[in-house]
Amino acid sequence: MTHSVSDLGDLEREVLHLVWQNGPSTADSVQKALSRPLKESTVRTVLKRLEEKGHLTHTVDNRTFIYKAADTPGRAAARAVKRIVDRFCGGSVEEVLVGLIDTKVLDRRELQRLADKIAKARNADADKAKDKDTKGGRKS
Amino acid sequence: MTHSVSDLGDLEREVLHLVWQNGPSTADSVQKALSRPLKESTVRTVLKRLEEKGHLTHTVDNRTFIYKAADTPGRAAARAVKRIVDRFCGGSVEEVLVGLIDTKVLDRRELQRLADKIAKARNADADKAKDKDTKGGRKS
DNA sequence: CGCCAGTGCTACCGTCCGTAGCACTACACG
DNA sequence: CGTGTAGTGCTACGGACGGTAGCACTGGCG
Repeated sequence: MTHSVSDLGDLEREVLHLVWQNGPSTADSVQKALSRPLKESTVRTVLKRLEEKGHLTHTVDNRTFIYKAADTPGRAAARAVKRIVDRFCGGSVEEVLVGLIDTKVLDRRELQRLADKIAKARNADADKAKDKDTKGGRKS
Repeated sequence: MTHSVSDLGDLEREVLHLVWQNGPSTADSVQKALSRPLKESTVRTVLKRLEEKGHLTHTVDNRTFIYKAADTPGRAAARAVKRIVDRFCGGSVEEVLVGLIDTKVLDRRELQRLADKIAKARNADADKAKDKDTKGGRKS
């Protein structure tokens, strides 16, 4: 089963962040980037667990594992958010939205910005659809 | 530390849901409402743990514990969502929003509805402020 | 005074995470 | 061809947490 980022341990989260920030990483590079010194075997264990949980994938380059994020932070977070919404609000995004306002996480200013963002996103989305339609495929 | 609903176990979540749905509950009433038969001591342990985690509070009525939810589902979920946003998107709600669109959790129709909702919420919020200003206090 | 409801406290076991050691192997080098 | 080295696979252990529950204690009621 593919876990959600929201139930990762602290170290797992840090490692995942590093891969997100630094791009494709080896156990070695991750180890060096960590905030505290840990044995390489520890790092490799964590990387493997992250892969088991579906957050990383690896390819082998000349006998060395290269780990890449399976998803962008935004998408990963979105899945986690969806799980929460499903589990605690019966899938009602609105309820959470109200909660966000209620708990002062989002004030009216933020809301305005979000609304704008949403409008923009809708347009972008529409554009993208049209784009694809028009150009067929991109990349060279 | 006050935990987030997103790291509750399955049973804990079910119990919390029951309290949300049925209002103030006793260990006994929760036990009867559970999907599977569990000893009352089990139920009480879970209720106590939920209180320790800040999701429930209790009052004593004639020697009997009455548990109440410390928060609405929406607010609880909102806190959980906030934690995710903080931890995985550096607090950028937009990034999650994009993720939600990206992962098809929200399509354009939903977005439109949300945008409307937001507009309404903003108005309501403004109204409320004005209301309070005007009427001072409510309830009789 | 003894029974019953309801509580407090403790415990056991499985799983997850942080942490790591050790054995194994393919290739590079002499 | 033998050996060192980088990198992997496999196993483990201890602490925290969640599911599950037993048992001892206490305040009323009959």
